[in-house]
Amino acid sequence: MKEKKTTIHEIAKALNTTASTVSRALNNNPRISEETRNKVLKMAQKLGYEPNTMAASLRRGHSKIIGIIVPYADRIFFSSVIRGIEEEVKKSGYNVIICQSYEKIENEIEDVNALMAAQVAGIIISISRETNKFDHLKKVMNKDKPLVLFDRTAESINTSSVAIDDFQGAYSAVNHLIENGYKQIAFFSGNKKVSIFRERFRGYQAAMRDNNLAIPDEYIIEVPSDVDQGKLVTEKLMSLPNPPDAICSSSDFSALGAIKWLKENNYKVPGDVGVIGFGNDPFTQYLEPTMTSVDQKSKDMGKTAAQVLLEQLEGKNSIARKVLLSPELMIRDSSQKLSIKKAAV
Amino acid sequence: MKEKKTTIHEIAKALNTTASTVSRALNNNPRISEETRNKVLKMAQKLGYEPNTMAASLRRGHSKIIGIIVPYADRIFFSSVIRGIEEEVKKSGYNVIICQSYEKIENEIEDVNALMAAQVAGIIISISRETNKFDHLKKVMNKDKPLVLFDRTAESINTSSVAIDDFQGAYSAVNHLIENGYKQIAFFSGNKKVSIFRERFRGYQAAMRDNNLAIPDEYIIEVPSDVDQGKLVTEKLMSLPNPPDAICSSSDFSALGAIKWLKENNYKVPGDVGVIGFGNDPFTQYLEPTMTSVDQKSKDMGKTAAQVLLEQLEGKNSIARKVLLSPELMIRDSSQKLSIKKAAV
DNA sequence: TCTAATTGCGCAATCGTTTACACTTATTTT
DNA sequence: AAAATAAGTGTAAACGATTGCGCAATTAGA
Repeated sequence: MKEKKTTIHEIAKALNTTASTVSRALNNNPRISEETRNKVLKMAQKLGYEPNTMAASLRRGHSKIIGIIVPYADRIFFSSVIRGIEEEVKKSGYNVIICQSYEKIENEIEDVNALMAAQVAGIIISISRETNKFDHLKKVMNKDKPLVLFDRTAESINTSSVAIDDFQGAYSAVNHLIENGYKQIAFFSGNKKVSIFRERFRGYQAAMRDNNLAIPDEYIIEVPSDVDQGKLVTEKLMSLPNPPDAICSSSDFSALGAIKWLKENNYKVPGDVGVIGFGNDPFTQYLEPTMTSVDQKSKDMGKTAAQVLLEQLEGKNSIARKVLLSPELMIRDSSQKLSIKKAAV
Repeated sequence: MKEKKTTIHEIAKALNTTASTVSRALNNNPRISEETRNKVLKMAQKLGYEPNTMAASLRRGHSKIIGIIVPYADRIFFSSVIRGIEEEVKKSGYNVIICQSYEKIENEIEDVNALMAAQVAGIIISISRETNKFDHLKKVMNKDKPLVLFDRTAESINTSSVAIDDFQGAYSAVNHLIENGYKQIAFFSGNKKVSIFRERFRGYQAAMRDNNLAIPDEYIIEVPSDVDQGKLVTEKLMSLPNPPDAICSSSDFSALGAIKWLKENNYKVPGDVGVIGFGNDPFTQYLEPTMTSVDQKSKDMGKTAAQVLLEQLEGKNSIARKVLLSPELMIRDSSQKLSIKKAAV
């Protein structure tokens, strides 16, 4: 049953010419006459020719495959970026190969090696939370393979990156809360060792400062992106002598925890307490109240990362580009106006 | 800056032997002495050798890459299956390459060709909604490449497949509603041309029949997996002279639409109307009420599909296996008991 | 002690393409 | 009309690893 594959040699033989001519015809080499090209194309069609990309890659020194490394492929943010990348690179005839680091640097290093061994044309990566050494990434650059970081970037390595302006995201979120009358705004931060969380925190600070609002130390909480953890810290926050009237979170999940705890304890959201999340996970729009959240432009991010990589691949540009995308505040219900009664106090 | 790559030839030269010995040592060929093997391993390490998988693949005739084709890579079900596959095949040294069909058969065909050209070792695919011809898949089989379908399978092609028992999923969902006192159960179906939706419908029918419950024709509605569409058809259903007291949906999204419409129109869910979704999307647990839904075991499905493929790859088994996984009914609030008042009527 | 089997390794072909180089013709240039 | 340029193909050497075949040296068999 197994069909034998046709190679360029058989096409050549059938046409009484040589493999090189066929190869050139197939690759649109300008030094081939239209006539020959057409004959080759027709014969290739007829013989059901399908190129062996392995052979081509071996010869060229790299494949038409882009490697992607993400912490988890099934998190909506990452899968959405992946989709964006795939859509973009496909236009140029590339495919994507996915690796997951599970937030472990060892896996990340292994993945990089595997991708290099597979002769990928370039790598797009969102580094793991743990990643604090960058030798594996430098190795990629030393081999002259384009490397693009996204979302979680690193200053200590001089390569292209695409991220959203996390500072601005948090800034506009906090600003929006303030416009709606909230003044005592607490902040749920992620792990501040990670740059995106530092940036969001800075955005929060700046917005508060620009509006002449105080930031009590107790209002800043580092909390994992998790519903139950969000509940827990909300309870602590609200039992403060001077509880906040709003929460700006670095994560949709901890924000959800906050909303849940608040509702269970008879706070009105919004009204008594305003809440904003970060990430714009799809579930935010199904909640009650629907949750205001900062959209991270995941698909755009993937698309842009792909474009930057392709640019580099095609040699148009070899200097590192740092692209910052603008996040979009998705205003929904959870952040609407502070209730009059409270506002009057 | 560009490092030169070390090949087995350089290792051979350094050890004053030949590439074939090095190759064999590296591949654990039994005909190499322990001593030689160790020397080779050490030297490979020292020279920073990294195998060129392209070359190996070219020679072997296939790569250590598994192709995956899904409609959309960023839908939680598919991304979760992908994650399962990746985790499993990685253990055997394989990588995965992702293609998206966007539910179009033309894309699917193109993807198959691209994967074949990339000499993937095998293909795992969930076919598009449109796919009604299978020549592209037969081509894969004719080239002796293992092929595994998942979730959306096809009877007309004799290859391995992994899916959940959709019949059982719907059956147990309906049964659970009946146990909770609901009797007038409507069914939201997907497109009945797709086998999984036919199966779910059959499960619903069987459960109703086994409990001697009537199925009015108006209770069966074909509705896309979409919140607004779910709202729309719910409105129609509830304005029937004899409206249902429960809805079993083939999709979480249309079920969500139902819940939304019902709440907006002052029906209690559960109580007045019970609702069950299908898919167990993460958002179901964040709703109010939390939504009962049938879990599709997506990660298991990926894992199993990978195992079936690997089995075939390693030649242990060349006959087609059809695996049916058991879905799990995730019982939450939306399907709890019919209220007494209504039940008394 | 002599043959037979086993072990360990080298030789060289091979996988299917790409591409630098050389070689014809045909076309311009001067 | 001779010389220079261009256009279109062919030759053959890569790319880096795998593997059937064969040869030598060692061990076992008898």
